[in-house]
Amino acid sequence: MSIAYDPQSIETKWQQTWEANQSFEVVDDLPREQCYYVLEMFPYPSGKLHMGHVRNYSIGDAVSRYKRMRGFHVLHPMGWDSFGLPAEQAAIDRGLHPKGWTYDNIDHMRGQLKRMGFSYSWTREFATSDEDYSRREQELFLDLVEKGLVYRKSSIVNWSTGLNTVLANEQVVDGKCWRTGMPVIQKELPQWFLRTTAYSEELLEELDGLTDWPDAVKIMQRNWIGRSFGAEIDFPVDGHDDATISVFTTRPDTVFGVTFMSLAPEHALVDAIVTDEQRGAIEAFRAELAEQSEEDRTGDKAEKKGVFTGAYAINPVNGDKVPVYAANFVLANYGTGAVMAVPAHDTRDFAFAQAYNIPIKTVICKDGADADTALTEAYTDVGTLVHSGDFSGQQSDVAKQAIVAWLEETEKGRGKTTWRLRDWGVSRQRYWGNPIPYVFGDESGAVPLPKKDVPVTLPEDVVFDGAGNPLEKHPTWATTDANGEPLQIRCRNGKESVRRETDTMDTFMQSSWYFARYCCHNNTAADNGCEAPLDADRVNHWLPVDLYVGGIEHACMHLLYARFFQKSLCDMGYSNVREPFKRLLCQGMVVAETFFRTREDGSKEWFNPIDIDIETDDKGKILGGILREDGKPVEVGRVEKMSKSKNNGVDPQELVDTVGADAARMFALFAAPPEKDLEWDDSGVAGCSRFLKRLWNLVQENEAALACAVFVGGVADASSDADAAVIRKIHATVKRATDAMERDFAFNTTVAACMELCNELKADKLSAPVLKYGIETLVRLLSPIVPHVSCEMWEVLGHTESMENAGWPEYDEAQLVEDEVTYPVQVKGKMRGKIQLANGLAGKELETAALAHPFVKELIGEKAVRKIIAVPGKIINLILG
RNA sequence: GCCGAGGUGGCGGAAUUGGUAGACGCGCCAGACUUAAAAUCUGGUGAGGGUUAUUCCUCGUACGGGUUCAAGUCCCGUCCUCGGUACCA
Repeated sequence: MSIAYDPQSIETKWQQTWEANQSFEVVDDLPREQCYYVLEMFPYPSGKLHMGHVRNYSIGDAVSRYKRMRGFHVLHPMGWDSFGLPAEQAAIDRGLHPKGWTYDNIDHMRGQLKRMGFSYSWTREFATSDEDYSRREQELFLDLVEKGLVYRKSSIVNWSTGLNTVLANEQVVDGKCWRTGMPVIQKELPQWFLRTTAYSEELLEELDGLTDWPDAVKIMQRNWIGRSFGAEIDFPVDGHDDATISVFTTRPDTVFGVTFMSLAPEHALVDAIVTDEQRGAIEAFRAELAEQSEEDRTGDKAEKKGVFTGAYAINPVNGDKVPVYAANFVLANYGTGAVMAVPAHDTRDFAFAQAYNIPIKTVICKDGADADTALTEAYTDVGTLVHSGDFSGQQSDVAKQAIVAWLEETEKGRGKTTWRLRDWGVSRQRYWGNPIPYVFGDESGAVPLPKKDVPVTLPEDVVFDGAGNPLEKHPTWATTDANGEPLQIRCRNGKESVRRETDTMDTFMQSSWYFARYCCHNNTAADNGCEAPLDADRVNHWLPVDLYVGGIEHACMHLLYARFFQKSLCDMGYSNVREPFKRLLCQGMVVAETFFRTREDGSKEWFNPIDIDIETDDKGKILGGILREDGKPVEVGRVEKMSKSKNNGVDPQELVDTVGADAARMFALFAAPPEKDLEWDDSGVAGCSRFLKRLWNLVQENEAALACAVFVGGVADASSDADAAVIRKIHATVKRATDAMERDFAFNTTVAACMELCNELKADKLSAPVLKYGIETLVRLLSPIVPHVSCEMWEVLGHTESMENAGWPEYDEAQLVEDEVTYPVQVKGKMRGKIQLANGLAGKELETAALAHPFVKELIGEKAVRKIIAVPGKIINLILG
């Protein structure tokens, strides 16, 4: 009797089984070579699981389950990156408390993850807003203080004049506050920084060792760190004996071509050298810039503007007297805050010089070009130096070294390595984050709390009106201790009243060490007598993470912060593994079609794809959409990342309710290779569901025959040509699936290969053992992708051992070889037909066999064979005379 | 602007090292089953053309050049889309 495929009951059954058996828990004391750590970037608990999560976690889960079938003890944890801006937004918009909102979301999303059947070690789950995690992170912060990796300095923030609060970059729209539309100004605030730059060299050098990372990510990080070799050159200011403008340049070879200087308008020297006539203009310029965000000032659309200071600098290499400008594109906090301008050989300087009528002096010439022809654009390539004193005639790349050496000899400058990487500003003026464990006293200044006094916990009674920092506005929190007593510390004269730091930490802090905490999530006195953020033994046992899966959007920031943090953890004695992620897989976004109508006021109303009927022509090309509700047309927009604003999200919950988790997981892996964007398509999911149903029915309809069929040694013997062909196909499919898991993660082709094999498994054409061999192989290959239905079929096929213990199928390379090979035959690169030749031929033998083939003879006819290209196993190409 | 990635049928994609372009799936078309529809099953499906017999020819991997016996794949240039750009995570 065959049973219909019912994903709901099958999936519930196996999820309960896994939960009851604690199937995915793992202990910490097994030999490392038998262990494997798979991690997916943990989610921000925004409310509901979205397709991006489903995709991310389907990839990680497939690898986890595969590794388990290979006999590995897999650590596969999950948790919540639960501090962050949206929780406070929910508080402001809907009056919900960030904590309640966050933990409700976590409960809901945990249920959704379980319903997807992901094989997590749930006992290790934590949220970063848990008091325990906050406390450990504050302890680590204090360790960082101890190591000298924390400091405080003033830094510029986006300040909303409407809300009296700091805005995130994404909250600044067109230079205005997104909520109030009021201007956003650049304001200086004292902030906490971590010394990431202390590790610049190591962060850069060790990228070379990360051989299992995508090159694109390594290149982006290399550029982000941005080491450049150049020179610092000192330009005296004419008439100011005490003033020297130091510039950094990567092009010391162009120093003879300097025709002006640019200072950051905020540069301290500007005040010292500005002439009285120009002072007013400079002040006006500064005021104008203060109104702008950094993006407006230096972004792509920003006009390059400058104001003459009235002062002149002396070029130390040739005595040229050049004007000094204050310019908007020079940043005070980058480099020396001053640049030497060589318009002839720098695009930006060229544009500036043209706009302000500044001379352009060519000092590098393309070989053979005339040195005195006026340039129409900057020449930025290498070439021969001209008008450059003793260095004229040298090649620019050689002259660079020579000029640096000469500058050092004559004490006019020095060679220098600079970095683009900046220190990490971790201060946030927000409530829903981890408090920074510092207090301030009038006499003592900033004082770190002793470890015994952490965690600093967040007060619950807070008002969220969107204005200011809720912690700063709290009447007592900053000034009282846990018992409500005034907060005091010891100081030189006894005791001093102090005020807590009201800044909280950047949420990138939490995601910089969670992967280590999973290794020892319960590291407490009760657990192992160890009261510390991390247990080095277990951290060293599990790290580095063998496979880390997440979005490419984290290439520079999260992945760099985490690498930095891991190095500092090592230097604080918590680990000896300096790189946290051995292998990295970056998956693309999940995108979907958008549908909209334009309202009278020009704004757009977006409709969810689920409410739209698509109209197509007879080839299937999309003509338009109809809103089901009113039967009227809507416009078809672009394919975009699923988002609330475009209303093009597909809720995984609905999929699970209709086609089941297995089909949803399968589609997430089948529709695109992991690293590419994935276009969501409900009928594509239906196709996956159909495939599962077909396979399920194949098992059901042949249950009796399969029960009697026997094959030994894991391989069935062929009793017909059809059998032999299927056996070959089985080996090819196993090879492809194995390659995907071990090498390129091309799960989309794994699924395709499994579909192909399934199409070949015809019960009426194959012997029962070969049919069974095919089905069982298929079930095992698919089980990491569609675990529920695979487990169920495995059981129906009569197996009593669990799917996880069934092992991964093996393949035999020898079984893939066929007796004859199909060779395409080309004439001068054009396809003319195919011939069959014996396998194993090469060189002259292959050529002779090909030329002797009747089809080839016919092709040649009366013509002479001028050349024959015969590549074994690939192609025959004839050049005829 | 800068850094990174991508562009292949109506659609998602495949093509492992330069060697048969379009596997697999969706959609669409036709047929079977059905009173009918859905579901399911079978077959077809890049464009254009010639034969209308299964076959044959031309074109075709964003655009323009180049290298090669051979280019989706390598090189040079252009256009477009996406990610990041340090307070979204």
